[in-house]
Amino acid sequence: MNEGVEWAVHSCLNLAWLGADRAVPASRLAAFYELPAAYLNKQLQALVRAGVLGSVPGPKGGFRLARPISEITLMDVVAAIDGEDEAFRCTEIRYRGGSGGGRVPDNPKPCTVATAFRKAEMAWRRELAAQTLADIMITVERTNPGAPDRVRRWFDDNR
Amino acid sequence: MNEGVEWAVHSCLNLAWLGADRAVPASRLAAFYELPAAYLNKQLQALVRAGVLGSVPGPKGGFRLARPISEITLMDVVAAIDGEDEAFRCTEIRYRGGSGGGRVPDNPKPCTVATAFRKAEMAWRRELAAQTLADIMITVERTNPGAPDRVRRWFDDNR
DNA sequence: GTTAGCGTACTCGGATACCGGTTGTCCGAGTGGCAAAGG
DNA sequence: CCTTTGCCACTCGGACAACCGGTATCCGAGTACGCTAAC
Repeated sequence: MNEGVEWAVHSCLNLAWLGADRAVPASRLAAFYELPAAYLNKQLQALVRAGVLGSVPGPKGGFRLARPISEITLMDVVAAIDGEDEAFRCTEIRYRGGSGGGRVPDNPKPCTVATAFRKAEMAWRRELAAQTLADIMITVERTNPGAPDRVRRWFDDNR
Repeated sequence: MNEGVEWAVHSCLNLAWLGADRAVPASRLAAFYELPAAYLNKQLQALVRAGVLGSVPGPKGGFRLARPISEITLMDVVAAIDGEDEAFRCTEIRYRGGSGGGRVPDNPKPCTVATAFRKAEMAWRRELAAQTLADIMITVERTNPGAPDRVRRWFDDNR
């Protein structure tokens, strides 16, 4: 999986703690974790294209959440950055070579192997779609109560 | 996911239909699907290292199933070829930069983000581990009854 | 006719190149804010 | 003092390079079979 997914999730959480109306430039979000700013910017652009974030150009600009944090799932973030296509892609080798004689039958049945992998991947997607960033926020605030304030203070000091 | 996983699963099914005691060289398995023989050989080697297949050197040699097909899961094949490590790897960026001051606390709590992704990945692995190659074989034999005989005939003719 | 020895052909196994994609960087278009000048 | 105007600094956005892992290939070690030749 793309490494940018991790950065994106953490950055979205920070944006949530800083308030949904406040635009934060990519350079600040990157500095908070010592990440390459230009590359994080690239990932955030993908989130904008997916409708997860909104962007404001110019001075005092930056990125902000495009919708409530409770309506953003991990699946949304993964799909935006890592792409929509599934991990196992069936190339239909069963119709190549000696097996099918290189000819696809008239009413092709779905590939059983692909179906088996699809079932597993659907379970993965379902779990990702079931967890919102709000869920993660709540868990963090319970296990590490000081974190949100520390984030706010850092971004206020380095405004 | 590695493309060799697809090749490996189909090849294991063919080995099962040809009989567990018959060793088939990689070149024959590859020719059946018009795959690059040397590269498929590499994947089969990984299955041997994982204990899924056994190999016989020399003439009349080749690969064979190392254990009953009902005891080989999709998870085994994926782990052998694609590796054991999980897709989302947490790099602990929460301890870098402004957040934790670059210092890891004494009793570090598990990263909530990583836990969330791990939960989804565990669901994926569970589904893969729940499906054996025997299950897939049975489904294929029901939806495409002629396939096993066609496989046996082709491999017998091109022995 | 039998048997020991040798050569050959075939297999796996690992070491070695090649290439597409993720990772990383850079510069241009656009915009808001500030300062200075004029009324 | 207030308004207008021009400049500047800062932002996103997409185009451009670099590195790495998957993809693909090749050659060497080892073994079983078959042929030959000697007994």
